[in-house]
Amino acid sequence: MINYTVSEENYIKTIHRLQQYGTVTTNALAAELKSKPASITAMMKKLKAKKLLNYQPYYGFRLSAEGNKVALLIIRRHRLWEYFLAEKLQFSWDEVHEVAEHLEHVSSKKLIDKLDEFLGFPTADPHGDPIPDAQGKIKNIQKVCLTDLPLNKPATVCQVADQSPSILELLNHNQIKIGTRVEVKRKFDFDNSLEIKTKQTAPFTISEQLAKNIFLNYAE
Amino acid sequence: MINYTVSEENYIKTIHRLQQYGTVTTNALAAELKSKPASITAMMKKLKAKKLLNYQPYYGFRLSAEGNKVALLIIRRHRLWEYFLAEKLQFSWDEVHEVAEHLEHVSSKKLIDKLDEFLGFPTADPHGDPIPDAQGKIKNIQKVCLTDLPLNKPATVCQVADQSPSILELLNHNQIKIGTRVEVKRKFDFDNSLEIKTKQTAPFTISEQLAKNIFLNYAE
DNA sequence: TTATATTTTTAGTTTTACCTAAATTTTTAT
DNA sequence: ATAAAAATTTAGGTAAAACTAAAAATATAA
Repeated sequence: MINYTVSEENYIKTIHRLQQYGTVTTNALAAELKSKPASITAMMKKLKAKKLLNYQPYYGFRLSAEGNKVALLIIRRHRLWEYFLAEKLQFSWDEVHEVAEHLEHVSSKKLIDKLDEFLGFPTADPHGDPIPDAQGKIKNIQKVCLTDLPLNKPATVCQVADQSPSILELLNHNQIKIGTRVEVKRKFDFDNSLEIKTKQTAPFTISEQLAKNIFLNYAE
Repeated sequence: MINYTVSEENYIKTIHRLQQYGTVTTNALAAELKSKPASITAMMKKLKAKKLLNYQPYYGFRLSAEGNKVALLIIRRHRLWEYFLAEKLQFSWDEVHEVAEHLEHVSSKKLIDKLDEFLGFPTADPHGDPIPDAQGKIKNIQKVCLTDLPLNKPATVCQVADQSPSILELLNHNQIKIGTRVEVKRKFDFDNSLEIKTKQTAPFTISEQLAKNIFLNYAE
């Protein structure tokens, strides 16, 4: 893969994120990148010339197939570094992003693939977002109930069905909230209770009734 | 500390290296940075304005006290990343430099101090060069005989006193050469033989006679 | 010591990535 | 349908960091 400037990479990454909600407009990109519309137009011409972007003046833009490939490799670098910072250097989840913003632009393929191996090929970053593999492929993210989560496969809490004060009290007591990474360590047939573990806690047991109300994003 | 551009950091680092042999000249710096003399003069004006450099037009340059402090922190980042690449990601010693050249410009202090801790506060990089601490202090490097090296303190082979074919045969057999990192694991009083270990080998024993001929750079 | 060679600096360009202000195109609202 | 508003692009400018070519200062050698 060709190398791109830090600036180009930041544009590609941001377009990739915004285009999930439709075509991206000049103003939207300018706001997101804290830049000015005129600067956006200039860069769009450059990215179009490099075949990374489909774009007609006065209409929105979308990344080309090649542009998407580049975006996914940048996202891969970003999320692997986030995982490294949280898992190995004990950064808290809200500190990892800013540092990863800089590390992601170091573009040695060998570095990233070795880092991936060193980290044990993680499938999601500390925020629960999926990490693309070396080919830029992202595993399917599916929403599963905690009762259906395979053993020893970490997943991220994304929804709680029942919102009553009593369940929230219990979740709070167990330090479980939206975004928490959870792993099921054991299943007990007697009452279908589950032994689970989060990063902050030692393993503990929860009832089937509670587990039925917790849904998670799980990277297949 | 203020942040500097990648270009400024590369100049500072290179001046720091060259000034060990006296004042640095425009041509020497241009050759080292694969740049042109006119470009050097322009950057020297900038670094002087930022109080990092002492410099009179038409005479050589030296870093100011502040400039040296900055240089040592850049070197610290570079060497910690080299250590990380070799030790954790299994890069060979000749591959680490190029990647570290890029990683060294990510200037989060917290990142570097946490990395240092994660690596166990190493005192030398894979080439045996000393790693400055968080204050920019470098431990004294002293040349010691392998017989005098403290237990479990890695050091780098820098000299072999006897150069006869027979000793070289033995060193070759044990995969020891200039630049090899060696650690003494045990000392046996009976015959003063030493159990040592290198990165490539399991622990093995060598005679006092051989040890007496091996000298190492040891970071106190 | 004076002429020549070397080194260094100045002057003027280029490229990248940003900016402001003005012009143009598209959208929206009466 | 057309005027006003909003969005986008063009035109022209700035700063950083490189370059070439020419001028100036220093070093060296006859």
